[in-house]
Formats: sequence, structure tokens, C-alpha cells
Amino acid sequence: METLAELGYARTSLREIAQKSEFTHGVLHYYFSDKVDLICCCVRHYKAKCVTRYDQITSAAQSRDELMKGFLEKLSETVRDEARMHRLWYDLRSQSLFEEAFRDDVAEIDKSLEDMVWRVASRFASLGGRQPVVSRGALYALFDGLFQRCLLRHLSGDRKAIADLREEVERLLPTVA
Amino acid sequence: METLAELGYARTSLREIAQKSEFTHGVLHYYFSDKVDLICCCVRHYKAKCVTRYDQITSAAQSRDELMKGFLEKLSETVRDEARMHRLWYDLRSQSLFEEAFRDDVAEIDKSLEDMVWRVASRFASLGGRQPVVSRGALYALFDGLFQRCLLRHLSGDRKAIADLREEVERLLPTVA
DNA sequence: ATAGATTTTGGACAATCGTCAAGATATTAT
DNA sequence: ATAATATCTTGACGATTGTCCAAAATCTAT
Repeated sequence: METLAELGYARTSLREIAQKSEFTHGVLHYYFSDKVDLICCCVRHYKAKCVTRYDQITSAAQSRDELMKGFLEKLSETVRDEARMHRLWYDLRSQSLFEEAFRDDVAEIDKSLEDMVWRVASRFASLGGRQPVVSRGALYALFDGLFQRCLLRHLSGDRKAIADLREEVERLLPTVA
Repeated sequence: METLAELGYARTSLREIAQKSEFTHGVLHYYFSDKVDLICCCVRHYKAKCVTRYDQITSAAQSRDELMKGFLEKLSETVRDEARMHRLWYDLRSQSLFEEAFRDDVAEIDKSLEDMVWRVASRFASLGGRQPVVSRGALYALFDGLFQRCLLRHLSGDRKAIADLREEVERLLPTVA
């Protein structure tokens, strides 16, 4: 996954993966039937690490301010420290537009991420005695779109990318939940 | 571009592009310095075709209903008829997360698309004597996210993908503009 | 300790990749 | 028509790809 996150799907070969691991290239075919199988396993592995990222903040927060602060902080931290791994997610999601074998796993992760965003927004709303005013799908689309854009700007060296994302989220979240 | 749209960046070789064209593989290096250069030119070429898609509808519409109807229709048509070309866009945008050479062009197209969405929403708002209530960036993130999701579902064979997108947009646009 | 199962190695394979260059062909200018 | 330029073809190259396999190494159970 580190190699994939560094090079991207298109430029990653099994030999490169093996070389940056503690194994040789031959052993990969002992555990994975082929390249697609290996990538699929990576996608599945990614999911588990990702979809509970904000859960602790969500359940611990006792006020809208506290939740907002924790969410913004975690969001910033993610872009700052895990940009490479997240660009891999967007890469693989795009690959699923072409490679049928990836679609089910990608769709499942997408759903899990949508649920995660929904949990945050629902909690934020309920802490104000309200309910979210947009659908799950729209909410996810919005935050995913903002995150993706921030990621691209950040990786391009734009120092204001994270600050702008924070500002945007701080303005938007109270209007939708 | 047709070959790229069919196979995706990762699986497309110069020889494959040549084979599906009227030329041989050698001639590509007469016009393009290397593979990255060729893809960059494709990205730039894509832009011109894309960013004025809704302009006629936007300027012709005389009421919110008319604009909504035209926008929904064009949106559906795009997903239905040009899904393959649009998955190429998402593919190349993801590639720009890894390949620095793509970033400037991708960022420029992204900006143009944002402007395009903004023009639609602004017009929709002004036809109701209003102004959009969210930022350009948020608006684009929202619609781009919804479109991307719809595209994935549509390509996976989900017959309800387009209808769901229409429904979502019909509900959202009046609340943001 | 020994036999059997499991895991790992490293090389071989055919196929494909991007790139290049020499020469053939077509176009244009005089 | 002829020369000069532009365009295209073809074959070659070294490198890399995914896959496979026989043999070596390691582990496990008795």
C-alpha cells in the first residue's frame, strides 16, 4: 500500500511492490492470484483503517463547538499527514470506473464513507436539537468534493489549501446540520 | 482520446492509441515529445469541449423552471451519452495527484468547471431575484461529487443512477441558489 | 531427529512498453 | 519538373511487465 500510495496505480508494478517490501517478487503470487487480486485486497484493507476515523470525536463531543473543533482538527491532520494514502483512494476509485473487478469493493467503501460523514453531521445536528437538512448522498458529495479539491491543492504545494478547507467546512456544516 | 476513454490512463499505451487511429505508432513521436506530452494535449483538448456545455441553456432560459428543466436534461444526457469520456476526466484528475506534469492543466480545467457550475447557479438564483447562498468552491464540490457518484453507479449498470441524480439536483439547486 | 508441509527464492518465459532512427512516401515551393 | 521540406512507415533497441516453476529454505508435527 505504501508503494501504491507513492506511485499510483498506473505506475506500480508487482516487482516494485516486492522490492520495497521484505519479500521477493515471486512470493506475491503465492498469496495473490494476480495483480488485480492484490490491489483488491489493498482496497479492502484500506477500508477498515478509514471509515471510523471520526467516530471517537463524534461520540465524545458534548457540544456543537467541540464537535466542530475536533472535526476540523482531524480533517486537517488527515490532509497533512496522510495525503499520499488518500490520493491512492481517489486513484483506485477512478480505476473502478474502468476495471469492473474493483467496483464492488469501491462502492462498499464509498458507502461506508458516506455513513461516516452522515454520523458526524447527524451528531452535529442533534447537538443543536436539529436534523440534517440534506440527504446522505448530497452531504457526502459535498464533503468529499471539498476534501478532494483540498488534497489536490495541498499536494501541489498550496499552503492555504488546508486553511481554506477549514473555513469552508466551518461555514457549511452549520447550514446543513 | 477515444482509446484513453475506453481503457483508462493506466492501461493505455502509445501503440494501442496508434493502432486505433489511422496512424502508426512511430508518428506519435513526430507530433508529441513523449507520452506525458500526448496525454497533456488530450487533457487540454478535453477542456474546450467541456466547459461551455450548459452555457446555451443558461443564457436561453427565461425562468427558474425552464433553467432547471434544461439543466437536468443536459445533465442526464451527459451521463447517458458521454460516460466514457467523463470517466477519463476523473481518471486524469486522479493521475494529477501523482504526476506533476498534469497538475497545471487539471487545475485550470477544474477552475473552468467550477465557473461553469457557478454560472448555472447564479443564473438560477437571479431568475428568482436571489443570489447563491454558498461559495463557488462548495457549489462545485457538491455537484461534482454528485455527478461522480452517479457516473460510477451508471457505469456499474445501475438503472436508477440518473433518475436519482435528477431528483437530488432538483431538490438541492433551489436551496442553494 | 526425521518426514512432510509450508513458505520463499531467483531465474526464465513471452509479451509489451516507450523511444529512437533510417529510409520511404507525400507535399510544397520554385 | 525538380529540389526541398514535411510527414509517415517500419523495424529495432533495451527495459520492464505479469506470470510461472523448480528448487531451496523454513517450519511443524510426530
